[in-house]
Amino acid sequence: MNKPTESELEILSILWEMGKASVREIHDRLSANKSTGYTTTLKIMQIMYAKGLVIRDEQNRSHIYSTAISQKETQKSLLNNFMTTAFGGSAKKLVMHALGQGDPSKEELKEIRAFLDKLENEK
Amino acid sequence: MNKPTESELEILSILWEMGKASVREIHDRLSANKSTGYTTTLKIMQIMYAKGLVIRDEQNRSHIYSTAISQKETQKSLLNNFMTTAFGGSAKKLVMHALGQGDPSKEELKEIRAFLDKLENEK
DNA sequence: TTTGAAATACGAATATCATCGTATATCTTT
DNA sequence: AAAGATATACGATGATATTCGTATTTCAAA
Repeated sequence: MNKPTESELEILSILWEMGKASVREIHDRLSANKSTGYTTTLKIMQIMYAKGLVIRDEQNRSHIYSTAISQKETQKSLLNNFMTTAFGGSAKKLVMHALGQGDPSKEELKEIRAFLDKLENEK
Repeated sequence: MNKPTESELEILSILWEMGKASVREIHDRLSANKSTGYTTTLKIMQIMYAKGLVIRDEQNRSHIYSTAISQKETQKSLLNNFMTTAFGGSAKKLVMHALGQGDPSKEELKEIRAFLDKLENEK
């Protein structure tokens, strides 16, 4: 899979959440957190379009973008790469670090435990 | 913290494992997996030295390198960044993806469960 | 219809990384 | 001592990412 850059991933995340959006909408969301010019956002989205990371509806003057790749598949691919390069491929190490840091709620811990049970049964 | 690049991380990983090593040794390890020139490895390590990611002993002609940053702290920082950009900061999501993909052994699942217990008790 | 706002397209500057060739120094072997 | 092997230093190149300015088009309001 084509690995998105960090800037691209920021935009993809917003698109996954919103479903579809114009450059203006994306830019407004982005610039809430970081200072960046409108044409910068536009340019990145044009590049993403050229790469096939997003599709767009050109019916109206303001183009409407949506993602061309699934969030799940992308996260899977990114995670695989990350787990390999940063944690030598050890899921256990990564998971324990993440749990120790990410401060999950009791609810979430319960869900994770349920997931563990399921995994263990399959072994 | 200064975020290492992927190439730098590869070298850091080897150094964390070996403790200390010459450029030649690192290069031999690296080139087992991927095709790269000796001076490329050298150059990256020189840049890492300039950045303060590694230290080196220049006593002998062949310099001996070791890491200047802890594996734990680095992984923590990388993970934080990754969790934020790729999983919107959700430890739960990341953990469940990782468990689903990383194919942990029964032993490892047990350890994770023990860690979960500990976390839950602290809540 | 004219003017101004808002959108896209596109080129260019800048930064970062990775890669490698070459120059130079140092050690070893003959 | 000479020749060859092995190190480091360093500049240059190419690839990729990011950023932004400007030109052009399109729509809407005066």
